[in-house]
Amino acid sequence: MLFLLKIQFFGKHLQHVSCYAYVFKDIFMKIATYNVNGINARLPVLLKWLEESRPDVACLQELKAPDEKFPLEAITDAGYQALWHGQKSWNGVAILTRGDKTALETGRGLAGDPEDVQSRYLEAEFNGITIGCLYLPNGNPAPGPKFDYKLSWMQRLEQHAKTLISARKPTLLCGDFNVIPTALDAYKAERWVDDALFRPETHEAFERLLDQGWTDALRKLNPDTVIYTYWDYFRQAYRRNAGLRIDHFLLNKDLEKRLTAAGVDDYVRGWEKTSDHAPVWVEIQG
DNA sequence: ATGGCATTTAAAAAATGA
Repeated sequence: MLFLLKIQFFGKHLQHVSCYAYVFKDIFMKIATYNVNGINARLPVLLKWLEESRPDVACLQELKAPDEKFPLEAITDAGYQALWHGQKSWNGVAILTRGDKTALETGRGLAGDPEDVQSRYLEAEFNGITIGCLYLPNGNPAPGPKFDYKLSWMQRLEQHAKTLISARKPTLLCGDFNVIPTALDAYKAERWVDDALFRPETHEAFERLLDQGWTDALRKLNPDTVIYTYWDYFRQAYRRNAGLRIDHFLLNKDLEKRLTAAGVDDYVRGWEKTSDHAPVWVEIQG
């Protein structure tokens, strides 16, 4: 961002001389995504992470709470505003934004299936960026009706993502995609070949989405690194670093150019009463 | 290859997750 800076000098005869200089001041926006696995069970962990990581935007998944049980007061006290789309017992997504500026909700749910009652998509515009927060269906066991639902949900996402691309605005999709993109993204990938997170149909759908013009932000900045965002609760998976990379940031070309950093707050996975996912974030310039 | 754990709902045990 460009600023005009006024500099004043005071000469020896007390007349002052002003000069002006244009300076570039970099403004960064930190956007995070975090599958909390129950927002009320996870509230202390969520608040501690917000305080330490201080994202400007936090997209949350798996609230596992109906709208009326969203802990708005605690979120507000932490300095965040919130949009949320809850559901009893399962699913549920939210977008938190820090400070006084209010995000504009631009979408709730995906078109294409009037029967679908699962709360898995919420979209908002904040600071000139369109942010889609999603919780893509797991799809196991595969094959089966749950896998069919996953694939049809991905098809509906693909349709919506296409309209987002054609809007030509700075846009990102983030959340728990329940997709392991490549063998590099799973501890012992050979165990996942028949799983809904890794099956060819899932990969094909994910590739079709990327081919629209989306960039996997973490992989773009770290082409060869093993990065995980999820470790299951069993067999000390986190301590053994036996994880998966399934939480993603997809950036359109406009935002890809402005991507300056990305990471996983994996230390949060080591906390008491924590989610099986860790928060993931990107930093966007300007 | 399997079972291991955690949450919600609701009142014991089932469903879900990845």
